[in-house]
Amino acid sequence: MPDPAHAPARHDAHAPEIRLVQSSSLSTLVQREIERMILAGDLPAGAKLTEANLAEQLGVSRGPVREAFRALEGSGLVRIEKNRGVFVRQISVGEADQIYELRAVLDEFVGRRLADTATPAQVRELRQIVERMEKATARNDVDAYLSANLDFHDRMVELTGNAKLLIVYRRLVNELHLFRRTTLAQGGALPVSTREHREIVDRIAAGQPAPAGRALHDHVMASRARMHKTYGNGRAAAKPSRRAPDR
Amino acid sequence: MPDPAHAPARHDAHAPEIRLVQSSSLSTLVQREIERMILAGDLPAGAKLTEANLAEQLGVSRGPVREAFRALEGSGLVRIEKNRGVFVRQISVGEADQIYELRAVLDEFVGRRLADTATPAQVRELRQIVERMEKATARNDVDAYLSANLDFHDRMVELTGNAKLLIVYRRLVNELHLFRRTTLAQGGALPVSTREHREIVDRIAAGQPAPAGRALHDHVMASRARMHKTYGNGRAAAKPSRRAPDR
DNA sequence: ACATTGCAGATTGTTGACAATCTACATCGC
DNA sequence: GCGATGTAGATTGTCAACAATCTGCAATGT
Repeated sequence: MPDPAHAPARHDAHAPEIRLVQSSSLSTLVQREIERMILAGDLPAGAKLTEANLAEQLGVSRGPVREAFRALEGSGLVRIEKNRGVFVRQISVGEADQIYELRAVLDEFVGRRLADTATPAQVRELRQIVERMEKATARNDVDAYLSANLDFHDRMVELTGNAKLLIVYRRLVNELHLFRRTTLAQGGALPVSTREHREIVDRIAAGQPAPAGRALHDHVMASRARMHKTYGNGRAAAKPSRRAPDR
Repeated sequence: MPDPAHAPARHDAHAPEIRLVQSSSLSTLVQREIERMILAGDLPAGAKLTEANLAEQLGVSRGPVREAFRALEGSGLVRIEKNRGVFVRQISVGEADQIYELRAVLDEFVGRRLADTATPAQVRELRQIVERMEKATARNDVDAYLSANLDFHDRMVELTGNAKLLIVYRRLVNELHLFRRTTLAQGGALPVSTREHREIVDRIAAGQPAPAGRALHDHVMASRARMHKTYGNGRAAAKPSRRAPDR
């Protein structure tokens, strides 16, 4: 057994690199990079991803790129058509509607749970994020606002302690990103949305599960309504579930 | 445009094959086959999947198998360790607990929604599945019961018309399959569970959203409780969310 | 006897080449 | 001029070979 007193600092210093090399195959790296490009908007929705191009651009062979494509298809970011290529997925209004519906259900649970379990320190942390939102709103800095908004919801889900929920939630949020660049930016809805966030934290801090859940549910549904107001015919798309699906 | 009167029958007869060849690359086929083997229990949880073995066994090269692995990792059925191999995932009690919690939330939504939207024909269909369960219970045919149980819940989610919810739900159910062969089989809980199913359908048929949702929620939580009773220390695993997760 | 080191076999990661398929354009016939 | 047909280029699907890494066992030294 090596003496830990001899060179512990070096060991600890290099541990992250070791972990990095151990965990990341080229496929994983490529996957993350493409994911970043898609979510950042570098690769617009519907764009075609050509294996050879990406491979050359990233300095790897086609194999890892293909594997990354398979993984990305699983997370819903790309669509693969055999012998035709892979494309950045396009989310229709109807699909976005379904995702919002799902998010509302999950977020309601998050609110109820946090109202029961959140510690004062956690509430304080959430309030700080809301303050970031308020400052961004005052400056009319949409990017900063969106970033804080993402952090707020992601952090809340994280605080529930349900790792599986976090995975599912993030996937949904990612897919929602594919919907034409954030419906929120339009319409000056920032002040309204910010107020909703503050109320959510208040309910959680007060330890009121049902109101906290309701506030979060309604908050998501308000985003959904904004989307329907901005695009498309609200009614038809808002209730696609009325049609009985076949087996 | 070709005249559809000339050879429509042949065209229609071969259309499925054409679709099959068009949609399915080897990767997809391999993926589905491995998924089937895992869910059927041919590949036990924790088993190591060797690329070369599977490739030879399925008569393909290693490439498609590797791609299938990436996709399967995304759906949570396998775990990939770099330079070590891929393994059928093992679900811990804690993880199963989180999945049950999530399922309860989703199923509650399903119940509420169906109580609002289900047509008489759909209710009839659900009742038929419940009858299958009752017959299986009478014969003490566990396999038939589990199959009907799966159909029941899957069909209900399908009837909500939310395709995204269906995808998420199926993924969760699949992962739950990885948990040591179905906790339900033990303990003679079949009659209890069957009664719960009948009540769920009754609430839906009566158009009572809140009770229907509650019945489904409690039904899932009862399964979760059975799991905790069968395995492990109920308390510690039942409330993993009390511990504040770090960022 | 025990731990450490080195080696051989097996397995995974990556690459480049070949075959099959698709897309777009040019050519041909009407 | 317009549509159909054929062909060339590009792109994807699959495969087999090479390099890197890991695992288990044997040899070695203390």
